[in-house]
Amino acid sequence: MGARQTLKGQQTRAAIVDTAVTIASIEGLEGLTIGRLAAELAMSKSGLFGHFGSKEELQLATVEAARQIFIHEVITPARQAARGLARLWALCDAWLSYMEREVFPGGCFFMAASAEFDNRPGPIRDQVAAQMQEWLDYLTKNVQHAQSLVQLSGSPEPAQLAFELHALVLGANWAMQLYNDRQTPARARRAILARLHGLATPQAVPLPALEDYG
Amino acid sequence: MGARQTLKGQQTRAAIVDTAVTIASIEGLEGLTIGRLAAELAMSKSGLFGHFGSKEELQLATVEAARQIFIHEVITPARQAARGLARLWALCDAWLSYMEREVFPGGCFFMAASAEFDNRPGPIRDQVAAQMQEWLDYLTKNVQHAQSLVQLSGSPEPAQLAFELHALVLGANWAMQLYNDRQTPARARRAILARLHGLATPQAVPLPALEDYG
DNA sequence: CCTACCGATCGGTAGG
DNA sequence: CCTACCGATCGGTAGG
Repeated sequence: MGARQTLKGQQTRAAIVDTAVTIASIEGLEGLTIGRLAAELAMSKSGLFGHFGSKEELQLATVEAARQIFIHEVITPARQAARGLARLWALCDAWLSYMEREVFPGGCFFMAASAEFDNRPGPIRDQVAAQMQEWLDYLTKNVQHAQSLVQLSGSPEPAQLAFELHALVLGANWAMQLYNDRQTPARARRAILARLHGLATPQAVPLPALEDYG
Repeated sequence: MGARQTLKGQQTRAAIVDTAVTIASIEGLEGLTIGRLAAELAMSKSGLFGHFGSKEELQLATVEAARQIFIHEVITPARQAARGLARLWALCDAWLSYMEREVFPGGCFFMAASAEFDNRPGPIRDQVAAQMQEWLDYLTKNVQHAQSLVQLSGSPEPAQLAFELHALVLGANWAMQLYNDRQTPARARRAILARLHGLATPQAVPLPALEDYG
């Protein structure tokens, strides 16, 4: 009976965190209130609260759940592409696709969370910053790989190019959220392809043509 | 006596809005509470409240004050440069400089406000969106001008290039706020100059060299 | 511009 | 997992 209760507890907790991710992507991690979350799940506040012990723990669990979704929706599909330039493009494309598909209804969870917590020191900010740094490092690694395969010119430092690609996707997320402009992802793809085509060597694996995106 | 009271009222209101801008850039426009603002100014809540009539009016006044600061700190200095490519660069440079000088302690006021309100329909979101659109349009106009002066290739649409420059500065603001990395503005300047150098024609007015920020 | 208050909601607790 | 409650704080109001 103990194991069964534990299993049920885990299921309840998973259901809570699942709903929390959706609410937080729209209302923010602070706008995610225990009362609202309990109402959405038709439970009492204190019943829900008991699964976490503090609001901060709930927020941290929510960030971790969002991370798993990001890995599943962006990184895993992009890994199908060969390392180097092809995967670098696949990562940017998958990231934009995840925004287009509205995996989170409020846009990229991590961009919203980082804007919300960049001025609030503490574990949540640290967690969000670490996860975004991981993503930037992964982009950087793929730039390095593309350069070592002589698919890309070595001229911009890997971290510099990773920053630029990251910024262009942030810009797309910003415009999509603020203006609901569905053409924004195509604009970001053109910008990224223009930059990559400008740096690609003759040995480079084929990238989509700029004209494919309008 | 009536005129004098009005003048004093205006001064008080201006002092309130001035403090509100600073708080809002750190805590957000919702985190800006009337109680906290009143405490900061050593006034009563209701005395402060009377100047606006609602929290939303206070927030709108705060956005408008931030706009005036942005115009004064970014657009006015950049207007010293000649129209076209020189001014386009001056706008990006002044925007990054305003971030470096921490004109707002919480980073670019409008980036924070747009991330906070992009999922909250209403007058504040509309106001923030309109002001950012004005800025994008101004960047676009300067791209057009540079193209008509044959300083820049006509190949990317003006709005496309404006989007890219905007995204790179957003990316710099994001990294500066989340990581406190003071080298980020130089990274953004290199990215912007690389893009502009790639599109500049032989007739182009001199731009700073990439190596100046290396 | 103030004091004194309002109903609602927040995160969190006691006790079962 | 619940009911019933806590002190603090929110935006806003009454009355002066």
